[in-house]
Amino acid sequence: MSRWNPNARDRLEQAAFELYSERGFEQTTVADIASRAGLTERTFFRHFADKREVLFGGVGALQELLVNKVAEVLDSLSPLHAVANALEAANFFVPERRDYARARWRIIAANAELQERELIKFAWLSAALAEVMRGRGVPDTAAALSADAGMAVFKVAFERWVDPTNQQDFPQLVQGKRTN
Amino acid sequence: MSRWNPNARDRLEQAAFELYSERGFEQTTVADIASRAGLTERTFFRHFADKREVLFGGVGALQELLVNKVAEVLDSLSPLHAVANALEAANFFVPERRDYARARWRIIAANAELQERELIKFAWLSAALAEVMRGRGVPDTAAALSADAGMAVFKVAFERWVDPTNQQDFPQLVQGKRTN
DNA sequence: GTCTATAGTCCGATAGAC
DNA sequence: GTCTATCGGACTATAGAC
Repeated sequence: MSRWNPNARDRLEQAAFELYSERGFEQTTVADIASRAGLTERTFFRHFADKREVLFGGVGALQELLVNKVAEVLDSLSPLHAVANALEAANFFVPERRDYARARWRIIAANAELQERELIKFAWLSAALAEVMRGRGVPDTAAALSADAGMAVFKVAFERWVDPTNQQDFPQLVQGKRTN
Repeated sequence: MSRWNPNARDRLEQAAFELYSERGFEQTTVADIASRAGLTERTFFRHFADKREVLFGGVGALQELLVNKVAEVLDSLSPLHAVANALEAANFFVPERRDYARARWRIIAANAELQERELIKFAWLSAALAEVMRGRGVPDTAAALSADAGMAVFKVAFERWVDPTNQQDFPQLVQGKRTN
């Protein structure tokens, strides 16, 4: 029996997600989040650098997946195809996560500050992809442009994937397949 | 003779730019800026939505230039070439602005919050380019991807253009020409 | 032009785990 | 004893409200 309930970080994450969904990001204070998680403001900031960061824990995992996958297939594919292949193979945007992804998407779409954070996370992800390609001999410009092009495709595919009317899975959307 | 010195906005902009250059963005308070411009904090926030925005006035002008140019050449060129052509023809990144652009670049490169703002400005610019292309019959996906690809090329070209060792002009860099 | 809420930082205290 | 996670309170700056 410990003094604190376990998983403070997870509780904060969930409380924040719920509150951002219920009343929006701006209408939620850090004190609200901490209070719902049974903690204090101070503890929130020990776990997350700021009020936005609590929504972006998953991007790091996605980045790791994509970087590894690109490294794996780069020898046999062109830079651009390696990135496309990584997006198709990453098994991150699976049906079970679609509801969560959509809810998160709505929170972010409703707030410019959150969009800014999303954009810089993807800029870092792009930089990480370019970096791994450069490390394997792809010239600077080709690496940067392939990574950015991959991110552009990703954005289009992701928006379609979370669309309520969508019936296709994420890899199909990356390939640009159409049902109609 | 008016009651206030004129050009409050310009003076704030210049004071902010100087202070951000001298001691960095974080180390500068809005009070510092207002004081150097001979104004009050309140006046700063009447002219700029936040402390970052004072650095991004020029992006709107660039956006207008590019959107008009794309609209102009879209009938005779593919979406991707129309964007590339607009970047080359825009006459925005001229030699006279290089020192200013470089100083501004350094300020932004030193601070993550400013990078976030820069990224969202370019995301909006990309959206505006996609929008004008869609309005002229380019399909959604092609419009979005061409605009994003154009922005990716822009970023590479711009970084090279502000590089102290660079000797090429901006249109050449967009075309990917090399001197060595 | 003043007044206030909130974000985010800093320092120190405390209570348990080991 | 050390280490780690939490809490409390004071503090500054941004930004918005009145």
